[in-house]
Formats: sequence, C-alpha cells, structure tokens
Amino acid sequence: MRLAFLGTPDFAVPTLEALIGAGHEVACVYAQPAAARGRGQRLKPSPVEAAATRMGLPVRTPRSMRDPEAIANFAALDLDAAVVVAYGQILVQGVLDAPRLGCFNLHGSLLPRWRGAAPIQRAIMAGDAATGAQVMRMTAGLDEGPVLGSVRLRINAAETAGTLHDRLAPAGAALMVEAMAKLAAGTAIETPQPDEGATYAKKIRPAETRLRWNHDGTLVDRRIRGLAPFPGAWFTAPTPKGPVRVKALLSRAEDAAGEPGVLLDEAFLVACGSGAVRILAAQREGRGPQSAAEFLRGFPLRTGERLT
RNA sequence: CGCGGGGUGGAGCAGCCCGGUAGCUCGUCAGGCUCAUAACCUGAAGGUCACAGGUUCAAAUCCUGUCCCCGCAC
Repeated sequence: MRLAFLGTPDFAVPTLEALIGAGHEVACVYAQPAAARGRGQRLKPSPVEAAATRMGLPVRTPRSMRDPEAIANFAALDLDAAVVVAYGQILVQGVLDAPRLGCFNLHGSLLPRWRGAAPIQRAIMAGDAATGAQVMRMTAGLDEGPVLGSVRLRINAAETAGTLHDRLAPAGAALMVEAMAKLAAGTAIETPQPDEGATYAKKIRPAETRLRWNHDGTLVDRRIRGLAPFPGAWFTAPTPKGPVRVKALLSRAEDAAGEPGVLLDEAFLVACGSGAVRILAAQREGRGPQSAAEFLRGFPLRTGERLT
C-alpha cells in the first residue's frame, strides 16, 4: 500500500522499519521538528526523522499539522492509508479523512484503558497485571476509534517503563504490519471500544517524580518502576556536603517496617509508610546508571540513615 | 558559546577549597578457617592520579590550554 508514516520517538521506529520490511511504499515520513536535545542542547533530529533519513525516505517536519498548507500537502500524497505512532500532535479531521482508507494508530495499552499520553508508565504505576498494544482507526476523539488488532503482554514484577516500552514497540510493529495486510485485503475487522473501563493516561507531571517515603511500599515500588528510566523517580540522600539527588531505577517491594525513609539494612532497603522498598538500581546526579551494589560501593548508606 | 557533574590500580568512589607518605568499598591472586544464606581471617599483586604546558623546594591538589565521558527541557 501507499502509506504515510507519522511518528517521532524511539517507540515509533520499529513500526516504520516493519512497514518498509513488509514491502509497503512509504511515500513520506512525518516527524516533529528537530529540537534542542542531548548534551550541548544542539538541534538534533528525532529518532523517527533519523531513521527515515537513514532509509532514504522523504521526511517532513511541519511545526503544525493543522496548518492548511500542511494538510493540503498531506492530501496531495494520494495515500491508501496513514500510520501514526506517537507522533505528538493531534490530527484534525481534514488530515484523518485524506487517505483513502483512513489513518491508523498504534497505541501502547489495551483500550479503552489508558487513552492518552503516557499509557506505558501509567499501567505500571497503577499496578496493572497486563497491558498491551493495539491498532485502531483514528477518529476525532482521543484514542477512541475502533480496534483492528491487539496484543497482550504480562507486566512482570521487575518491569520498568523502559523494559515494557522495549517489548511493546516491536510487538506493536508486528501488529501494525498485520493490520495493514488485512486492510489491504479487505478482511480487517474493526471492533468498537467498550465504553466500560475507559481511563486516561495523563502526562507525567514533574511533581509526581518526587518519591514520598510515607506512601505504601507497593506504591513507591510501582512509581519507581513506572517512571524508570525516564523521567525517573527521585529522592535525596545525605552527604557531608549536603543532600544529593538520586534517581531510583529499579526496585522491589518487601515486607519490613520502620520509619519512612530510613535505611533498614546495608543493601538499600528503605522503610515506607507501610512495608518497604529495596532499591536495586540507582543513578546519582551527573552520573550514569548503576546497580545497587555498584552504587553503594561508592556511596555507602548505613542502616539507620534517612533518605528524603 | 544553554546548565551542571566527572576522568585517581580491574569496578565503584574519597582525597582537591587549606600543595608535602596513594586512602575506602569491592574484585583478583595466595594461604588459613569451615558452612557465617552478598561468609570470615591473614597476606599479596596491581596506579606516569586523562593529556600538555605553567607556578613551586615540592602538584592528584593551584593556574592555563586540549581531549574524552556522564546527566538535565521524553
């Protein structure tokens, strides 16, 4: 089929590659404009733009897809369908209606649960036992379109947003290829989303990334894993020179009790409001990620010390 | 010229402000002990303190320049 691909971050790249691999003609790739990022905050193309360039595909990075000129250019591509994966812009009806068969979105949850911006993080933070990826037909409502295909993944106890992201992206890519094949063959089945169970995955607010040790240990653990590795749940640890910010990257809830924030052993077991959390990986400001053992070698935390 | 942190035996760090004996935790090796659920004891090897200049009787430490790395506006 003749397609356009709209996506921006890493999550979208496997789907673009899979569509090319499946022999589809990608007439044009759309991505958010290059932004200042990384060290030096130099202008750097998004992962999707970089991948498209590497594959020799034409790329457009309009500041706004609502712009009449951008819509006209999109319509002029004369597409069979458009595939959208984490593009980062709401598409207006004029865009959705342009391709002959419509626009199709890959979403990282089992809809109607976790519609919106941060489904992967929210699923872990909520303690969901499973989540998944789905392909849906895009409609005016946010993530409300009928579903063409679905894959379910268990969320295990050591799952982080990062590991889940990395499992979901390729699974979703395969799902999208399958959906496009059925669409081309005219055998796609579109199942409306149930009204029951709809929730919204709101963007992560900076205030949510600060750990609260007086919360339940289970919740602290979920928050750590749901926000790892980005943007990261953090706390501060005492040093002779003052508190240092530490990002928790992996944890496990354990049965133990103590005053919230206090170290219960020499292996990073921290008491919470109820229960406790063992930090398994962490990262100091200005440094790279480390396992708890590595971290503690250079940053000993003794039993009884208090984290904030 | 966005901001900040850093380069010290194999790993992770301290020491730098206030120049003067290379330190800590771990790993490795040798020996001892024998079951301590991240074992314990003794001993050993292993470092031009990123690089280049400068200041000084003396530089990991102060000054200048260079290279490299990491984090942050997902």
